[in-house]
Amino acid sequence: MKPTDSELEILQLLWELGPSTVRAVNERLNERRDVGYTTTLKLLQIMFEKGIVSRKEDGRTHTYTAAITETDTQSVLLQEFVDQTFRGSAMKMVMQALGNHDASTEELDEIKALIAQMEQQNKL
Amino acid sequence: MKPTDSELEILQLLWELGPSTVRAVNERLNERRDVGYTTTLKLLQIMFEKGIVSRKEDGRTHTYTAAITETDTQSVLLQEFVDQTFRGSAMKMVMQALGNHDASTEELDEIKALIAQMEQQNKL
DNA sequence: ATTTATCTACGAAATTATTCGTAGATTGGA
DNA sequence: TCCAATCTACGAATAATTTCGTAGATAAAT
Repeated sequence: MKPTDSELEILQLLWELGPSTVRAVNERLNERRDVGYTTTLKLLQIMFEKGIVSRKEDGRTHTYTAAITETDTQSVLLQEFVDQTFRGSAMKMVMQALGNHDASTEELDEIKALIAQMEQQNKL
Repeated sequence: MKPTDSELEILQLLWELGPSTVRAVNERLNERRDVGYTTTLKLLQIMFEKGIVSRKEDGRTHTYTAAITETDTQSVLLQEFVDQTFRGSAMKMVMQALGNHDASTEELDEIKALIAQMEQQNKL
């Protein structure tokens, strides 16, 4: 259910690229660091066994697709991260994230809109 | 510099309890799951070697203290987490965290205050 | 004073995650 | 056709982390 670091790195690429061959994934990985082809292959096979990705055969090659959504995964990882690192306080994390980050006016407006919406909900 | 999961779990206790003996830490860990005494001891020794904790001798026992602050650690881990999981977008993470979380009116006010403060800064 | 409990140090087993080599099959040229 | 390139499968080496057993020292208890 929870991808490892390497698995997450591959998922990011699959979410970005859409259905991809091992080669395509491996090439993208190699833009950042050296990774052997069979390493990427093995990872994708393991992820397939775990149900994290699906695959279909195109002739002799396989095309892999993420089987879990980016948002769902982020949600799971976020919950765990907040628990581990901020003792469960999402608020503390949000405050710190905002504090560390130079947000633009547009971004701040976006958050304000979300907050206004949540306040609406609180009233009900 | 970046603590492992087990190390972070222990750091959380040290931040909460302040300077503690191996036994004290181990007892707290065992409230959640079974951990052998020497396991906790070994972890603290490793953390000491890494400089993550300091220690002083009280007779034959050692008292351990976190050598890095909670906020600094959260900051480092947060940055990495955002990169790994949200492709570097702190804003996306904040939005998702707020969306998942049932924030109270007080909490929302707190964020609004922080945002107002940041908007002030943006003007300069 | 002798046994029992508790402490540190240390090495190494166990677990988990990552990496890659090799083999065998299949495709695509030369 | 035959050689080279490319693909999957698989086992196992490597690395990183976690766990614990054992030994030796010291303190506490009987």
